[in-house]
Amino acid sequence: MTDRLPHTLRSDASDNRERILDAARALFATEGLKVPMREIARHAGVGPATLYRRFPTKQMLATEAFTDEMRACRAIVDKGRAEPDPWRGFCLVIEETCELHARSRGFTEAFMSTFPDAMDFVAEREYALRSIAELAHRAKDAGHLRPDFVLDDLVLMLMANRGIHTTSKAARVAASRRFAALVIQAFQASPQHSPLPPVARLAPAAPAAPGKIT
Amino acid sequence: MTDRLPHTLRSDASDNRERILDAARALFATEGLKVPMREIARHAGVGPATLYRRFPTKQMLATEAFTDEMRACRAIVDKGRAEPDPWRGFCLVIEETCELHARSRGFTEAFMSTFPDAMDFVAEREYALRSIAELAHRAKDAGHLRPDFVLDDLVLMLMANRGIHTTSKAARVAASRRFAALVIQAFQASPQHSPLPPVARLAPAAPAAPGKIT
DNA sequence: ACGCTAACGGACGCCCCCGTCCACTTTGGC
DNA sequence: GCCAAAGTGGACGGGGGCGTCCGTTAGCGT
Repeated sequence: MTDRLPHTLRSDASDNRERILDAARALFATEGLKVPMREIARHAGVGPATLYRRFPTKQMLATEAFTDEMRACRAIVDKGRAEPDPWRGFCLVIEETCELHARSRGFTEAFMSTFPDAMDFVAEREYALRSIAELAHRAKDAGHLRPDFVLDDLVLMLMANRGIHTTSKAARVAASRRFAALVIQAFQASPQHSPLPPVARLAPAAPAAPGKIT
Repeated sequence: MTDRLPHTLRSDASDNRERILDAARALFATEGLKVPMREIARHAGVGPATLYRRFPTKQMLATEAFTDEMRACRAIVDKGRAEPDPWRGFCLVIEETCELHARSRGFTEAFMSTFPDAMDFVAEREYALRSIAELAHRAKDAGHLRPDFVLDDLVLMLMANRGIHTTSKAARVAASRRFAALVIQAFQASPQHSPLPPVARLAPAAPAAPGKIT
C-alpha cells in the first residue's frame, strides 16, 4: 500500500459511479424524485449496495446529479442580470428558467423542496432569488415591470410551472414556453391593470412532504 | 323478510357510509388522492373491509366524495355564462375555479386526471370546457379577451394552479387568488402584447400515472 | 323476544420498497 | 504473478399499503 487514504476511486468503481449518475439524471428527469433507488441501480446495471455505498442518501445522489442544472440555473440569472435592458433580462430569466424546469421534472422538486441536510439547493435558490430581486428592482424603475410585483410572485410562478405535466417532454417544454410568455404578459406594467390580491406568505415551499425526499 | 332486495342500507351501515364520506372529503382535501384507503377507514372509525364493501374502488369513493365540488364547478361556469358582460363572466370563472381547486387538493387531481372507469369527471370537465369556450368566444368578440387565446390555455392555467402547494390551506387559497388575478391580466386583450409561442398539445392531462389512481 | 342476516372489523397473504450485511470477485501496487 | 484491500451484488429482515376472507356482532322484521 502506497497510500493510507486512497481518496481516489478504483477504476471500476468510478466507472459505476458515473453510470449511476447518468441513470439518476435520466430517471430523475423523466420520473421525478420519487423514483425508487433500486430502479436507478437496475438502470445503471449495478446492485443496490453499490448505489448505497456511493450515495448513502437520495439527497446526496440528487445533489450530485443536478449539478449541471444548478450551474445552468446560475448561468441564467447571471445572464439576465448582465442584460443591459433589465426588463429584457427579467423576461429572459423567466423564459429560460421555465424551460429548464420543464426539462427535468426531478430538478424542480429538488430545487423547490427544502432539503434538511444538503443545503446546496437552498443556497443556490437564495442566490437566484436575490439576483432576480435586484433585476426586478431595476425593471420596475425602468417602468416595464408592474410596481406591485413582489418576489413571491416569481416563486408562485415557479410553483405553478411545476404543475404542468404532460405525456411527453416535448409537450411539456412547449407548454412551459407558452406559460412563461403569459406570465411575462401578466408581469408587464400596464395602465389598465387592476390591483392584485394580497400576496400569500409562501413558505420555502414543499412538494408534498416538507423536507422529506424518501 | 319483507323485501328480497333491500336497496336500503341498515341504519348503522348508512351511518358508517356517511362517516366514511366525511373522512374521505377531509383527507382528500388536505392530503390529496394518494391518501391510503386504510387511513380514510381509520379516520372514519371503521375497518378496512367496511370501507371496501361500501366503495370497492377509490374512484367510486372519490366520485361520491366530490359531488359537492362537481356541483360547485358546474354552478361556477353557469354563473359565468349568465353574466351579461362575457369578459366579466370569464374572469369570474377563472377566479372562482382557481379558488375551488385551491380549497381541495384532491379534487384537482380527480378533475384533471382521466379516470378509466368512472366517466363522471370527464363528462363534467368536458361540459365546463365547452361552456367556457363559448364564453371565451363572446369575450373575444367583445374585444376584452386576447384573440390568440385558446382553450388549452385555460387547461394550462388549471394545471399550473394545481402546482401551488403551501403549508396551510389559507395560504394556498390566497396564493391561488393572486395567481388567478395575474392569469386574468395575461389573458386580457392589450395593444402591447407580443405573439405567444405555439400551443402545446395537452393530453387530457395526468397527474403522474396516466389514469391510475392507486 | 327471537332469530335471520346484513354488516362489521381483525387478521391474513401479497407485493414493493427500504437500507444493510456478507461471501465472492476484481483491481492494482509490489 | 501475488494478494490485500477495495469493490461488488445477491439476499435478508423490516415496514407499509393493498384487497379479501371469515368468525362475530347487532339491526330489524316478525
